[in-house]
Formats: sequence, C-alpha cells, structure tokens
Amino acid sequence: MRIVFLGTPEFGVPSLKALVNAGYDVVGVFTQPDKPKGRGNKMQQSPVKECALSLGIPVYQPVKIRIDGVEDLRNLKPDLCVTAAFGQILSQEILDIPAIGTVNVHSSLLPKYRGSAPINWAIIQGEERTGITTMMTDKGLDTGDILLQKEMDILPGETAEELTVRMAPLGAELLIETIRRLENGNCPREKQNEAEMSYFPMLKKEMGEIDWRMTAHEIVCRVRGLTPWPGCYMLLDNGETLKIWKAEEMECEAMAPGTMISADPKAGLVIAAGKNAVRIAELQAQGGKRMNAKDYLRGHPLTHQVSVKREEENNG
RNA sequence: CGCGGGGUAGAGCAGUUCGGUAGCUCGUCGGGCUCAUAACCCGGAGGUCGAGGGUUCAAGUCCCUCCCCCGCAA
Repeated sequence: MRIVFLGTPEFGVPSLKALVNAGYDVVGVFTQPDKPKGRGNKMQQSPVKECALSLGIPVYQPVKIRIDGVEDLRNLKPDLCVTAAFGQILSQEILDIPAIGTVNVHSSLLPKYRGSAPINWAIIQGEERTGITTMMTDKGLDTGDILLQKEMDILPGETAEELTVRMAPLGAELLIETIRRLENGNCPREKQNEAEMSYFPMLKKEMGEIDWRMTAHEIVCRVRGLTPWPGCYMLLDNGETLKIWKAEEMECEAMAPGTMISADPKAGLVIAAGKNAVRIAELQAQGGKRMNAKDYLRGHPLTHQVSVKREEENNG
C-alpha cells in the first residue's frame, strides 16, 4: 500500500516511524516549509522533515498544498494519505486523490476539542481525561467520521509538553491499528455527534497573560496547558514580565486578586487569585533562564506588585 | 550579518560607568543557643571572575577575537 504522510511537529514523528516499521510503503512526506527561527533567524526544518530525511523518504514542502502541492501529491499515486498535525487545510481536490481516503490522527476524543491545539485546550479546561481519535478527514475542520478512539488519563500537574510526549506514541499505535482494520474491512466508522462537539482556536501569545481574578485552579491549568508554548506570564507594575513555568494551587482565605502574599526565598512566591492562591514554583525573567522561584528571589528582591490584568485601565 | 540581555564560589545576584585586597543572600562544613526547629549567634571551607590575546606598575573592570546561555521578533 502506497502511503503519503503529512505532518509537521514532534507529535507526528512516532506515527511516521510506525508506518515505516509496520512495513508500509511511505512514498512521500509533506511538511511545512523550513522557516527562519530563533536567534540569528536560522532556517529550521520541522521534526517530521528531519525524520523523513533520515528514513530516506522524499520530502515535499508546499507553502499551500491545496495550491502548489496538488501535482506532487497526485504523481505519488497514494492509496492512502495520513495526516498528523500537518498544519494546513486540505481541499476537496486533495482529499479526492488517495483511493482509500485520508486518515487523520487527532489528539482529543472527538467531537470534543476540535481545532489545532486539542492537547493544550484539554488541560486548560481542567480535563482529567483525554485520548486519541483516528478519523476519515473530510472538508470540514476535524469533522470527519470517527474510526477508532483510545482514552487516556491526564496526570495531575501534567503539562501540555509532557502529555504530548505520552500521546504521540499512542497516536502511532492507534494509527497502525486503524490502517490494519481498514485493510481488513472491519474498521468501525461513525459520524460525529454534532450536538456534543466543541471547537477551540489556535493558541495565541496573549492567552498566556495571567488574569489574577481567575481562580487559582484555572490559572494553574492555564500554566500547564500553555507550557512550553506560548507560556504564561505575569505583569509586574514596573512593566517587567515574569514567565511562569510551574505553579500550584494553595488554599487561602479570600483577598484581593494579585496580592503578593509572600515573595521571599524562604516562603516562596505566593500570589492571591480570584479564589485561593497560586504558588509559583519555577519562573523565568526576561533575558534570564528558567529557575526555581526561591532561587530567583535570592538575587532579585521582589518589591513590585503584580498587575491584575494589563487592559484593566483601558476598557474600564 | 533581525533586535536585545547575560556568563563572578554548589544556587541566585552585586561589583565593570571612573582599573588598585573578591562581595551579598543562601547552601555546605564545624561549634554554640534551644524541649525543639526551616529560627538565632559564632567560625571555616569553597573563585582559572566563560576562553584566548592585548594595554598597564596593576585588569572581574579598558581594547580585540572566539565560545556558550537566554529574552523578543518571526
């Protein structure tokens, strides 16, 4: 069976490897174009591209596959396309190319958490359970028929980074099982229940700004869900920002959100939220590196208060 | 050559402007106080000041080169 794989970030790598290890003929890999990244704006290739190159598979990097990738895909004559966090929308023209269709590996229990960042959003929303869904891609956004699903727990305190690492191999496993059953003609296939669907948007930098009026639990979930990118940060009233890497909820009597309850190397950094308080365990200053809050406070006495929310004074 | 911050004891930092004995808060080790302690008191160990070169009587500090780390923007 000729398979074309479409994926970009780390999440897709185990699936690509699994296809090859399972003996499928992966005839081509599509991934996002190399982009200038980081200091010095050096060109950087996607994890999926690196993997494909190491496996000796031809790589295609159309800017928009539905425009300048159609010919290449058609020439590969795939029986099946597999997507795993590719990052581009597939047109009907693209979907019509593979004979069997296009299977997508999605990291949520569809129809919940449609969209491009399901792992992050599940954590932000405080879910304790999630899973992998394989589906037949259709023209909508994560709306295709569900093939197989596998549930898993979200561990207490787990970050999106950690959960992604655990989910990717599970996705690979479920992908292989899905293809096997498609080949054998015994793969279940079910329409999504639109009444139960939920959709969440792409992550944005601004989502990481802490609003101390939220409950401590909500803040901690947000920190976990946005780690490592885009990350959460708090604003000091001197204009500096501190990125928060690790935080936990602490019980505490009600007080004004944003109140700095403690900020010394012994007691740690504790700030009042809308309900309870948040103890910041690891943080990172601008230009600095990630460190324990207590270490930070040893060399940086925190005399400034935190701002509850930046836009507060604007929209009144 | 995208913009910027940084590398000083095990950790986090000051000192560099204007060259002149290596400091602070902790940790660690020893001693003391205490019913006791993450508290307090006394004492000790621990530094090629990122690397190399240059200027100088003298360089953490000034000049040149290089390495490494980080933030922003993408």
